[in-house]
Amino acid sequence: MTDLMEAVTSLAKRRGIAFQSAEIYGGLRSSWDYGPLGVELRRNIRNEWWRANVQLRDDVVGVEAAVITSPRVWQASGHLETFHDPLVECTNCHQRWREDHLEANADGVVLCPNCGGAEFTEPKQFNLMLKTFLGPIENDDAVAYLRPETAQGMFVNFPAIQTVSRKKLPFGIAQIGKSFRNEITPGNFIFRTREFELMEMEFFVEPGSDDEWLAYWVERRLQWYLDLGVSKEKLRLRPHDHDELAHYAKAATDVEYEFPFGWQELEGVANRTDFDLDAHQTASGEDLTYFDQANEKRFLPYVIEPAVGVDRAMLTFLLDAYRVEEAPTAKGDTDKRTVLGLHRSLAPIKVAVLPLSRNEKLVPEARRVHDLIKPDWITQYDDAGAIGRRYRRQDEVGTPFCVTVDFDSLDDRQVTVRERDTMQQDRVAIDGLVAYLQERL
RNA sequence: GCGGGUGUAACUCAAUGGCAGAGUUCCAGCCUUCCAAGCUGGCUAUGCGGGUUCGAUUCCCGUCACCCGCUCCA
Repeated sequence: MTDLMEAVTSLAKRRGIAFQSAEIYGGLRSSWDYGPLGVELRRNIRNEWWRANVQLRDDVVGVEAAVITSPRVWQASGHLETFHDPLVECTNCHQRWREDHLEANADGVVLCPNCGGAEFTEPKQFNLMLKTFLGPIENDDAVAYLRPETAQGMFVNFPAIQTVSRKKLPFGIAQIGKSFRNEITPGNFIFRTREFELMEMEFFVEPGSDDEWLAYWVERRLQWYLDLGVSKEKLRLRPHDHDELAHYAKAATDVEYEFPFGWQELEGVANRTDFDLDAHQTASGEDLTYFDQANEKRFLPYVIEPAVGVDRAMLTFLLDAYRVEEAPTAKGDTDKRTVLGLHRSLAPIKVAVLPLSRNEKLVPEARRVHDLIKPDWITQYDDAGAIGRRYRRQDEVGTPFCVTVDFDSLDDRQVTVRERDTMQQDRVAIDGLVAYLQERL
């Protein structure tokens, strides 16, 4: 079970997908750096999300708001007030509890649910926001916060974006960007980190149509994972109970994935109502209403928000794609083949070009073929070691196609294209190679 | 933050109070090799800091990181 986690983290380190940050100094907790292949994978994830949610839609536009946001925004949004967990520790058994989850008994005394002790430490407020100071002087006036979600940048810009984009309700604003939460317990590789990248959309709708739109986006977002090849049986939807809703939400449904460490939230789709717009309108004194020209009415829209972390999505795609299978060898027996069965649009390297052997005639020809396809995809040239080994190397990082230049290629101007999952080979004219790959990628 | 476990090469693991070893990987060379494990050669490690000791990777303390639980919600 956790073997899969180990296999994937080990692969990620070995092949340059993700490294522990500052490893030469012993690492920094919950901090990961993404290597050459990780960068490509992440960009592909972002691109697919943007493509599905912005590019292919007429009703969603993008924004990139600042990470360092005015403290007044967080005051108004409720994050300064509510976005923390008051924790107390039982002085007897040292178990920690959320103060607001402890219940008093009939005598009005709060007892430790673990050992029955009545002594607790003073509650510690763990505000989940990362604080910093702007300017040269570190005093209260200089405090600013790193955003714990990208959403507020879309709320406070709502009227401006609505006007300049000339969109009418319902429409959405999408954003991809880093967010920061001082999580008490980060962990599980890149599943929960203090710095993470969110892909969020605020979809503004007329009040009354919000339940429908919530259902719509839940379905769309689930479909996105299915379209990108995530196993259907490892995905499920889980509507939130009322007592577990975030301070801003009226309803929410999670898209959950069955990680090796259990079913966990992959994406949250929330009905944030007009909570945020209303809060900002009150706090700022600005008019944030939407004017419905057709019906000549003015109101604060409700908001449906699908939000997912790039990192969490990345972990999901990696875990779901990882497989070890039996593969035939040249000798006729079988061996283990590690494959990252990533969807083609997610694969970090799309095509690898391999000369059959490192030969003085084959190498330049293979270089020419590589130059031919390089402008269209992220590719890799490799001539080190046996051809079978190089195929395996590419399988392990999910490269969908390998193009092999052999001795016949020099005469017949054709190359062999080998597909990752089936390991089947096609003989393709070099002249038609780009078209052949385009059709399949 | 608390309790338990772990820390040796890029990866997976050995070993030892007295020179730190293997497999895989990686690199270079050879080979008209289409699906790992051919031949030759090569690089790389005891997380960090302190203590005990003639000598510590090994024992002790601290620290940092990772894993499991409490916690959490992208």
